[in-house]
Amino acid sequence: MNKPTTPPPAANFIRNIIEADLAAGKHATRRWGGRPGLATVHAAGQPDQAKIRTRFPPEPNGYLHFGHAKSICLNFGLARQYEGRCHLRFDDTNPEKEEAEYVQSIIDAVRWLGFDWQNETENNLYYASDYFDAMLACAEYLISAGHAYVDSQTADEMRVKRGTLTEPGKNSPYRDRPAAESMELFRRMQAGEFPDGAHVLRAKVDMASPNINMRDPAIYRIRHAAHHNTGERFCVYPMYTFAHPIEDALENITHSICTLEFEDQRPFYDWLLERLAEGGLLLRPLPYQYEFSRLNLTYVVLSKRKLIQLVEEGHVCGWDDPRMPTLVGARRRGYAPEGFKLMMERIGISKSDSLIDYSLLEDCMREVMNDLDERRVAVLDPIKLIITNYPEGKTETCHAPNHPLKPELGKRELPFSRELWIEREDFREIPEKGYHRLYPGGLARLRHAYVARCVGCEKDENGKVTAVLCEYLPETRSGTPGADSVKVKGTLHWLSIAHAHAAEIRLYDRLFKTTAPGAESGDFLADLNPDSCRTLNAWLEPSLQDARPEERFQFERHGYFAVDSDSRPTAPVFNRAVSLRDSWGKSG
RNA sequence: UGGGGAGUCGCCAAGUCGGUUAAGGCACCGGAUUUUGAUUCCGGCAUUCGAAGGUUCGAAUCCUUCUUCCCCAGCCA
Repeated sequence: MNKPTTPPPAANFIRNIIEADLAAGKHATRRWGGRPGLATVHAAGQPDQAKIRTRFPPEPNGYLHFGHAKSICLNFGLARQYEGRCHLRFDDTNPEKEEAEYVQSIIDAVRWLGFDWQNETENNLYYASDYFDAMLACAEYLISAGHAYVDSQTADEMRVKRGTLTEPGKNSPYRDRPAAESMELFRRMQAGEFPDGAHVLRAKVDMASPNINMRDPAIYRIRHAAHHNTGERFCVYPMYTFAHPIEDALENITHSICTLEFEDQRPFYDWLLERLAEGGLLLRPLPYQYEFSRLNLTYVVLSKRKLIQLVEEGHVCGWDDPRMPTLVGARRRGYAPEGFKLMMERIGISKSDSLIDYSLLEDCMREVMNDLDERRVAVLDPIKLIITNYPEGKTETCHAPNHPLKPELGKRELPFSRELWIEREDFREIPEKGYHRLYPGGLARLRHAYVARCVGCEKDENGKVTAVLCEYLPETRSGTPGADSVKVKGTLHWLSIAHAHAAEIRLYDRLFKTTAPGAESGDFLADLNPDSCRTLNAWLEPSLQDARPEERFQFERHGYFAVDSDSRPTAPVFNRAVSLRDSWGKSG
């Protein structure tokens, strides 16, 4: 009845690597100093209780989106599966792009997805900026060992000398400057004696390398800017290529998992860590980087630039617009975190570029919500149904299970009376083939109540149907012996007009009308779907009166709906997260 | 044209130190159950692994050539 037990995680190349590493005891000798640190910290610590350590390292410069969810589920999921830990680390090495406001939203998003970075002994929430002192020590070691030098060329000069994809680069005239001179300059850079761009610290690797990332990459730049965490304390900041491997090493990360575009960075990652280990700054075994392909979804854009544009140009109402592929948007829309986890497990992890049908996400949402959500009744496109043989003024109480698959969740009361709201779609004056709802002469069940026979309808002067007329069959009341005495094919939901309350319902469609927005025209905005949001005035059952924001229900025969943050007790607002599957062609 | 990756069913994806009929999921198509045209259930669904050669008793798995797609020339991450 309930969800089958979750199948064992599917094999993927990262799990294979981890299992092989575990079997070989590759990381078994690691010591953990109780906090991130250089060799001395961990050497003084205990054997690491965590079998593996992974990390999710967002830069706090924007809101997390569905693509991040893949990485979060992967990294935290792996740690959970293999008795390890996953660190949440803010990769905040660029003071000009990062803001504290994003930090909290990222924390909220990861928690919302159901992951945690702390236990009794550890709280693995870190900031790369807390490692700046250690990074400076690493940089100075590199200078003293002849592995780095201060370059005084301009950015333009450096670019020219870097060569091209097919031509090797040329050495900087400063490349052989004595270590002592580089050290002095680097110290003065730190002391704030130079303006932005005057000098840069570079790793000394190989200007002729076919891998451009190895052509003496810049590892420290001067940036006189306030940092959200360290304030004015520093005016030199490490580059990603230098900082990231060190962050991993300081945190004792065993498997550093990132997306494919960083593959070319791996040689430098290894080069750097190897040198720092040689210098005694880091303990072995060192972390290793592995890359997987990022998430691509049809009908969606996931690039930060485009998401920003959607918000700033007002194409959506904000980062948490329910149509946005951001985690705050998903949350507001009513998507379930469990649905994301199911989706990520379902699509797997590999190195091949993929494009996932958006409907896969929707299916995952339906699957978890079907199990999770209580049922309620809402009439979205109402038309009046009059039960002509039912006494005026009479009301009786019907009982509807909160979850048909989970009787333990109990029932709620639905008042029944002579005048009801039903869906306009549930009546046809002239039924098409296969239609088994109400039409003159036809029978259908009013769910949880009675079977009704349609006897006609009322129309206004334009011929528009204003009310459907029925007679109910008293002996067919649900739960009584006669309930099944009359067999019908159609079952309708309904609401007593006198007892229903009004609500605003927002129905969402895809934000873009093409599977790959912008692919044809070059302008993704040209592919925006003008009808991606539709607002309805609907009727809800009484028990929905005190639903709170973020509460979610299945509106029977419609889909899954969540209370929007705009909702007020006097003016409720519901978002449709996703519709029910419909093999018959229901509209809307 | 340099380097790094990837091409297995409509969409994902196992499988790769060669070995009986190429996992699984989603979608799809049948059929059963159903007071949500939902859910659930049962059945079907790649003689074929980007292409062509080659090695072998035997290849998606090894070799050769070709081909398509993705990433890289920030003092961004």
